[in-house]
Amino acid sequence: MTETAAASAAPLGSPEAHILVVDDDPQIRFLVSRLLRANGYRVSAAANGREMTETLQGAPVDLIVLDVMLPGSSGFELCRELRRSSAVPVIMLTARGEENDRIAGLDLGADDYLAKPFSPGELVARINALIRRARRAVSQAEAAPVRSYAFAGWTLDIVRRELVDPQGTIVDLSTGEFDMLRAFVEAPGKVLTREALLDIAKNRVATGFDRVVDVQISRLRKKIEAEGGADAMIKTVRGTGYMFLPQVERR
Amino acid sequence: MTETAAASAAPLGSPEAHILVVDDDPQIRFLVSRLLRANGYRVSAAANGREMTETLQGAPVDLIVLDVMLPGSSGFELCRELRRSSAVPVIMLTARGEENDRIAGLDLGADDYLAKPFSPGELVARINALIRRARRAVSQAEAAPVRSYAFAGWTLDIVRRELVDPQGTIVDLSTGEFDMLRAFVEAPGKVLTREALLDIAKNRVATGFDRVVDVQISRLRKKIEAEGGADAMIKTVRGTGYMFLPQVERR
DNA sequence: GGCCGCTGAAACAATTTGTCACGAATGCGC
DNA sequence: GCGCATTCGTGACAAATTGTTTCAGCGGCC
Repeated sequence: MTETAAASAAPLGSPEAHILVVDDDPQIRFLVSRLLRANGYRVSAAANGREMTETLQGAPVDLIVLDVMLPGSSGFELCRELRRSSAVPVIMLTARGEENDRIAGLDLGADDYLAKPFSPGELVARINALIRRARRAVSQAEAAPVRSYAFAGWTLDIVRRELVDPQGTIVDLSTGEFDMLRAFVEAPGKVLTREALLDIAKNRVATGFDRVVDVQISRLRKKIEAEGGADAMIKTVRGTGYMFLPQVERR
Repeated sequence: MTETAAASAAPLGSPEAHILVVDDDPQIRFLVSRLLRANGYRVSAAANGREMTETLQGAPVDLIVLDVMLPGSSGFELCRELRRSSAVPVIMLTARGEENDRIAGLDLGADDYLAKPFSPGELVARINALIRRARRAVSQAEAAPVRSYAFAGWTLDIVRRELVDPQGTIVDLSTGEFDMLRAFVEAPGKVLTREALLDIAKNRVATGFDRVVDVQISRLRKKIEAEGGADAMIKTVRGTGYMFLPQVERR
């Protein structure tokens, strides 16, 4: 997977992931594909299980959008089969009517689901979140469990969930502040979108105009920049999000 | 490891774990050992690295309490060596004075640390928590990732962090309520002490007279028992804690 | 029956989180 | 450089959540 910048096209920072849309309804297939392409994804489409399998054999796929209602083997079936051989993230589109579907989706190994009709924004948001998670999982699998992070004289102690300043004093952080800082030290020098921060820190998908992140950042800054004086640890990247500047040592 | 009930002797529900105390100071060794025995643990003691290694070869050990200040190779050294060959949970006792120790302990793979002088209660609480975590880790390693739990018609959806009642309606749970319920469904039919619940749900060690758990349980009950009518899902075990009664299906 | 410790839950307090609004900063087009 | 349009930062407020205290009720025990 290439690490190209893909600036404008991929507003949410998931460059060139390949998504497979599986739906028998040509119209939905078309709409969803277009939506995802507009958001910087590479998209393939399949109308049924057979086509899906073919595509999977042809090219690596980063995520599958799967409709539960398919002729022949249902989406449920496909999902279960898939899971036997692969760990690709799957997001299911469930029919509105029966609430049962919502639950059933998860049973078979889907990673998330969305009830029709869904807002385009939400589909994109959830896809972004899943892809981020998948990438995070990969990078974590390699690494040994990290117990603390050190940066600019500070230490973030993951075990105790405590932040210690350069003088050795414990600085109280709320749960939210801790989680956000943790997201930062785990990805220093990378620009994190508000969406990503919300997803990583709160395990939550952004709901439109969420300014929560800004406020939380503001509070966090107040705590870590007041103390040390060495400010500008968290840099604002206009139009995108935030970035953690200090060099971080994992331990 | 046998699963005996071990009622009275192990008030905190960690039957017969074997703990190794490593400290060169005979008095501390004695005091700590006595403390732990009084709390239902089987205890061995060692005065230095050599004795530690010998004990480890002789019998399986569930947790090590390690003083940083040891003659010869320091506690830090020992801890690092240990980690090469073993995953035993280690809790370090760090000297009061230099705050730096607190941090340093984690660097070398300790799972928790405690600054001297410490309260007996806190040492016991942290040991209990670590042992619980270790056991949990083992049982989880075997199982496939669970995405939802079903019980008495209800579903707890781990992915979305949602609770769905038998009618398919989503019941709003606060973070704390969700975490607590999750702790329950992950250990149905087992008595969970308040301490354990706090540890599992909040990742936090009990601080003396914590009635938070009771209150949280009370609120949780209100939500899940009001709706369904089928009450008594959470049984109070007088003098110990709480137990989740329904049969739970993992998916 | 009376006593004592434990639990349930209401009431209250503290903390945390989220929303809004407005001024400041930034980038852009001209 | 200037003005305009966005995007941010943050104080102030509101809502939600969490934690503490208190007290009544219950159960077991003598």
